Amino acid sequence: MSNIVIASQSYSLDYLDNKLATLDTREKIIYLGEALFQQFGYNGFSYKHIAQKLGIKNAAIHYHFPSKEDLGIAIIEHARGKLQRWKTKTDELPISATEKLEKYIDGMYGWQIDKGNRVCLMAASGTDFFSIPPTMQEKAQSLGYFIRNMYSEILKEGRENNEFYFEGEPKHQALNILFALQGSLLSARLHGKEVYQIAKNQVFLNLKAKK
Amino acid sequence: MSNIVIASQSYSLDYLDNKLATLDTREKIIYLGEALFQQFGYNGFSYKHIAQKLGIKNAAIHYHFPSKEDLGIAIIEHARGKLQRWKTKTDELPISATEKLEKYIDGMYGWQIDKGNRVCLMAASGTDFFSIPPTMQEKAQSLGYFIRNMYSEILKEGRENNEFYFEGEPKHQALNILFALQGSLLSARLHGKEVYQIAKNQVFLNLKAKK
DNA sequence: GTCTATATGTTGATAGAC
DNA sequence: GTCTATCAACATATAGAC
Repeated sequence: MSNIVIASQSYSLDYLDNKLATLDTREKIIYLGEALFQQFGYNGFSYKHIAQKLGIKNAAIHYHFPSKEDLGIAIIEHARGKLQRWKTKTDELPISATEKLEKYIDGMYGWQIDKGNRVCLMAASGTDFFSIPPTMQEKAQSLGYFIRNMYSEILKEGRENNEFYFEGEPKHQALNILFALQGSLLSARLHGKEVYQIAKNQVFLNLKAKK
Repeated sequence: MSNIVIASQSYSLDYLDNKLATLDTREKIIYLGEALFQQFGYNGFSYKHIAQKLGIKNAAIHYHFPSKEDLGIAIIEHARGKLQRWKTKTDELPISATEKLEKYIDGMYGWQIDKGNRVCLMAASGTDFFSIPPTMQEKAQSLGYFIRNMYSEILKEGRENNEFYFEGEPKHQALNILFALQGSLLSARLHGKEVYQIAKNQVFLNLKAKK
């Protein structure tokens, strides 16, 4: 499947091909749409890009998703479902809070770095918040609250365990950590992938007891 | 000057009017362009929006900035110049590292929150990185390095003074802090302005000695 | 479910008059 | 320096044939 061109620059999305091959058209559109949303923003990709990559026509996409808003909602809902299922599975593992936090971070942020410098959907939605329809805004807010709770819980658990040391409320430290990771994905585009590792490392350093 | 409409929603940019009134056309375009870039992203605003707000025609903007790329570069260069002058002035003040860090943060991030939930230019450039021309990418990278150094220095100074306590290198902690603040501006759109205050507060808590 | 064809609006951009 | 007029390219979207 061919490269796509955005802002006069050509991008290979070959890393998606293996997964795409296993999906039906509707799922393909969501999966690819999610990648494009995270890489180029909601205003940065079009039905034409999806059509080219999938080797179908514009109209076929409109059959599955009459408007771009429908697709946008489907993308966020799909991401949320995936995250929820993944969280449930991860929470069943018999591991420490520290290990679980690292799993959360690697699974939600580290992966994005490896694949084409994506930004997480919550950050992408924040960036484009004023350019997306209100229905999408609500879905994004709700996804955001889910993620915030996820990190609040693990920080609370870890502090009660004496694994983590930090001042302030767990839900506030959770925001601090989430924001740092989101910001690192943005900056990884300007300054390279290392900044993600630095940010992640610093998150854990800041959770350690100080001498 | 009238509202502008983006994604079927109407936004008042009245808060810019006082400042705009003091500028000539070329400066007006840059100043308004900067605001639009930070609020709607590079793909999210057009010459039409600028023309409407300023009460001039599309072609007048092209006279000053033949291509959107020219405007984009001017916006980032202007922001950089403003930041550099502001930093020089701020650094002359006889204040502690803690106070200076707070001045940096309020001046660079707090202000954006009050005005229309803007995102800082570095974050906006990160988000749109793959949709902006290479010339703009370079300007954005350079601005990013300037900001990173700015925060590295103050953290280094503060730790040597025994005002700040943190693990790891100052330049790494600087990234962590910058990312947290940038991320908070994104999330402030989804979840309200309070998250900025929370993030800022948590930054200072994490710099305190732990009992 | 996918196609061709087409409608309608917007975008960045230019030519030439004033 | 700003205007009118106009452009080609692209966007989202629909009608109707296969």
